[in-house]
Amino acid sequence: MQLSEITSLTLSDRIFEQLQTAIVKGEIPTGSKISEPELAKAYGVSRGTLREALSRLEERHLVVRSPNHGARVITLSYEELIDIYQVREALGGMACGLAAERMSDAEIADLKRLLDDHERSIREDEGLSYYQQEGELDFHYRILKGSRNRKILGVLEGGLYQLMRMYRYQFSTSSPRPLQALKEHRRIVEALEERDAELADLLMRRHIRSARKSIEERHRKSREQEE
Amino acid sequence: MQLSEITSLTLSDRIFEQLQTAIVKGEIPTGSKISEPELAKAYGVSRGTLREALSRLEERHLVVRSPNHGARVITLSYEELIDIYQVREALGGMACGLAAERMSDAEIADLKRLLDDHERSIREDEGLSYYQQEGELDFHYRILKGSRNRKILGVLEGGLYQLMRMYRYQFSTSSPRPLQALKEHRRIVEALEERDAELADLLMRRHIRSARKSIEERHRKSREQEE
DNA sequence: CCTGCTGATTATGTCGACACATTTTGTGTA
DNA sequence: TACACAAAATGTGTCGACATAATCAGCAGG
Repeated sequence: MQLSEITSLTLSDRIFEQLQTAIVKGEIPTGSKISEPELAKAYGVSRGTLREALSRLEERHLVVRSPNHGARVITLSYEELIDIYQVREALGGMACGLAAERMSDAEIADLKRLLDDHERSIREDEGLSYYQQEGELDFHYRILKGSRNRKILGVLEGGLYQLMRMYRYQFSTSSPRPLQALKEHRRIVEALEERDAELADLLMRRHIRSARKSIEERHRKSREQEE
Repeated sequence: MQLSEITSLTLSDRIFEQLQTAIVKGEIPTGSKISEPELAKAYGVSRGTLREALSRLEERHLVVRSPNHGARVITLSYEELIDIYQVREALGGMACGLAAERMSDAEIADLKRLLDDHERSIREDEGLSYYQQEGELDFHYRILKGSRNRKILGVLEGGLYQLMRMYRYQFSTSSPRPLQALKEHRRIVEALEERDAELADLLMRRHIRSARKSIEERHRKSREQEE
């Protein structure tokens, strides 16, 4: 009958979420070995419950498990981050093109207001606040929802976005170009308003690509400094 | 020291795989409720082991679980299939563009030979064989690997491809245009040989898009017949 | 005949325990 | 001192059992 939208989460669900945020925030360090008895005691649950959560974490590629050797938190690599940005470029572009055809006028207007908030936040905090970073994700998230394609959102939410957050926490690899990004966001919204799917696709791809390029640039420089 | 590449799978892993293929092949029908004690007895494992597998299946969106109500196999919908093809279009195109820059000459030559096999298979079996369908997947799979982007492959393997296989088994919605598809494959390989990333991207997107269009066409017709 | 309550049955969520594999510790020998 | 081997300790894989929530059957009342 599905009356209650109050989804009473199961204990294993909560452990899964707690572990996920703990890993993403780096509270459980990358590459560290996970001891099941230890973690189970720390979270006050049985090993069975914990193992169920670990299985899901493994499926999300946040932990790696090898039989009889136990589980480890994944280790991040620069190459993987670039890979993720390429996936975002492809899917974000596709979603944005669809959104241009499918978003309601009200949703687009909301998006515009969101950008106004961002602009204010950037001016006040000089664009360094954590809020601004999550705001960037919020912008993309709304467009993904606007695409009306559940799979795109599902793919990005099912692992990829958590990984990006993880990189941000660990390497503070946030976009160092908030004003430029804002300008690009505004152009994207313009394309949405004009219902220009092709342009929206192109602008979104370019937007994500330049974010990636800026990361590549930074990485190149830090490599040079090392030598 | 990780000597053995002989990954001795854990029992839960095998149950997971068995269940996955059983669901994909329709041996466990879509939408059916899953009784944990029943399934556990059928596969000869304990409920804990089975639940671990179910958790992973849930993470792959092959089963849906609601707390205290149990698990159900997902139900397929036409809209979802279209969504999946859009994801494939975006990611397949991106992968193909990358593959044009990154595949080795040997890999491309192999790909060409694969197409020769396909052509022979089509002529012999009149393009209706099951092998041919899996061959189509093989073609795409190789290009995904050729992109050297693990994430793209991971996203498609982690749920989407199983879903597509599922649709094929259930609705036998295979491409009814094998010769046309082969021609498109050949053009894609040509673009790879010429290391033309832009063209390879474009051709792959168009290839997947026309596969989607042909499904949409068929769906439209069958809807008309119903009325 | 249908609706609503109550008890019985089944299923799910969670836990503790055992068997086996792995890692670590400790000891003796070259 | 370094190495090899054995034994203890720890950890993982798997199972069975209990408590609670959901489902079903049967019965009373409208």
